[in-house]
Amino acid sequence: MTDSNPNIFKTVVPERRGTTSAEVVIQLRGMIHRGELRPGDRLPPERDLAKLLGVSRPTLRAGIRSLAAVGVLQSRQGAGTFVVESDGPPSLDSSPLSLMASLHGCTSGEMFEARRALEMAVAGLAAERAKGEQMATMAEEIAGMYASLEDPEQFLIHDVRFHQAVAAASGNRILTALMNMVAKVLFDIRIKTVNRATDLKESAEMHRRIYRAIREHNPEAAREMMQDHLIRAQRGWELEDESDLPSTSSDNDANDNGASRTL
Amino acid sequence: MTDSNPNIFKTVVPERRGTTSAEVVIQLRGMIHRGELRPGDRLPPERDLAKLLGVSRPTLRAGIRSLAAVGVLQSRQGAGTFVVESDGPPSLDSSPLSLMASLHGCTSGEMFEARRALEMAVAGLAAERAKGEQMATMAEEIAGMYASLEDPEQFLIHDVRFHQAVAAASGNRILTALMNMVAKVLFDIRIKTVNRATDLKESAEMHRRIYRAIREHNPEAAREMMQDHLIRAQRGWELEDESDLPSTSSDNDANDNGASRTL
DNA sequence: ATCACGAAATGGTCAGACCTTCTATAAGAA
DNA sequence: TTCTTATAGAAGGTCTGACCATTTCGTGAT
Repeated sequence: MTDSNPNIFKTVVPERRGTTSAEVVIQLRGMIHRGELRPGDRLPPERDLAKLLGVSRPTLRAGIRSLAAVGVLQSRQGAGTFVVESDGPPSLDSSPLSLMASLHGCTSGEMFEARRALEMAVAGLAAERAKGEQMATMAEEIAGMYASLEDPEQFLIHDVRFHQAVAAASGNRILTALMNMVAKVLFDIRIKTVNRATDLKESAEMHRRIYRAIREHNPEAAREMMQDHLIRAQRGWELEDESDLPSTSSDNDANDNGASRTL
Repeated sequence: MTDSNPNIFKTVVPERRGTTSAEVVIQLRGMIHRGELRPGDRLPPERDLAKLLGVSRPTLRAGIRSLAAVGVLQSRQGAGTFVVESDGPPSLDSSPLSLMASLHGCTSGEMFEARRALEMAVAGLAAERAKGEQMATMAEEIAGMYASLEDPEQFLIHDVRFHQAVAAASGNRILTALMNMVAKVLFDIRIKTVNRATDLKESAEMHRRIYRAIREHNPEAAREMMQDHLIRAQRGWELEDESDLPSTSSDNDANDNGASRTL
């Protein structure tokens, strides 16, 4: 029985700062921050919880939905509502970032640059702190890359896992989550293009150079290798589709990046 | 009349991949990505939009609420539902990050480190790209700091605005948004503690050093100055409350940061 | 012409019902 | 006895309809 103790929820709506559903969100969020709701916990059924909190079921559902939208709760029809289980690295939903980029007309160049900044920071930290087991994981993924030089799809899997291994070795879950969020947005764009096989062998060797820098606990080198790798990856991606841009856009003067495709 | 053309919404639910409300989210999100919904636009009334999309009003409301939770839409009772207007820098809601940190037991040290990485990256870019007007804004905020050495509250305002000015000068709105998100989480924690006046004069001078490095287009120096500044700020914050930690926690071995207070 | 009032518009909440999906328990077969 | 299958309950998803709270804007009085 993983259900939380129902008496925790006795805190009915005391005052109304804003709307009632906003109050529900505040209540639930507070329970999580206070540790009364832990990952994997199942919330009481909506009908019961609504009574406990003193609100109607639609209002409670509105609050639950708000927290589900940001990836904190997860409702499964017929099963219940759960606090999201965190197996693996912590993660943030990428859709808010993606939507924000669309609303502001951000360019893919800015997104690439953000990823570069995060990955460089993470690589530097990993070079300072990586433990033996984490080193081994990275090395294994690189071996997997070399073994998949003829299979771009498989290569990509090892590529992604290597970067996650580096992030894990950094020991900073906040940066890891941010990095994955940005990477996910770029991945969702990239997946639309045909996966034209770029030079996988060169890519594998760049990854190996990153690994060696981390292995030798050389943060500066790790950052530099990571930067080289990502700049080259970006360039390769930009060359893949030069058929969409009708003319050179010139409304944004703050970026000297190559790609100015609006997201 | 800022209402969007209603015929855009004629795209009723064609197929059901998941739940109906999820389909609504997909529809609305697609309109934003495609630029059919622009910042500041008002959506049709819920009752009308529900008919247009072929769903009931509660279902539509569920979808709207999901997008409102991630800061894309905003509903005002009596007025309508609007696509969030983006005056000023693009921003992301910080509560998902805050909740994620709580769920995973992340430490404030990790959060500080993430901020440091982002601010350093931003400072480096600002040093490469800052234009004259942006330089002027930074300089003004520094002047404001020196003018508020006796008024910690006012000083803090200029402090925050200086960092935002640097971010704006970086020309990367993605990094700016991420930086602000992390900074907001830290600010919400810090606001709970008494704002014991640390050495404001020294702080102002560190900001001035950051500014000078940016002014001279010296990215390395800008990064280094920013790092110094933030490390010192973190240290000062940690010294402010040493009365809460009962004993030295030792369950997380991946961080050699000072503060290991769980968020 | 200006200001105050009120009606219409619009999102927020509630109630109750029904459907869809999942889970767990119990019955039946190997 | 053990494994498989069927069934009933539980839980979230959706719908209809109504009413409340707030905002907006037009109309009327001053």
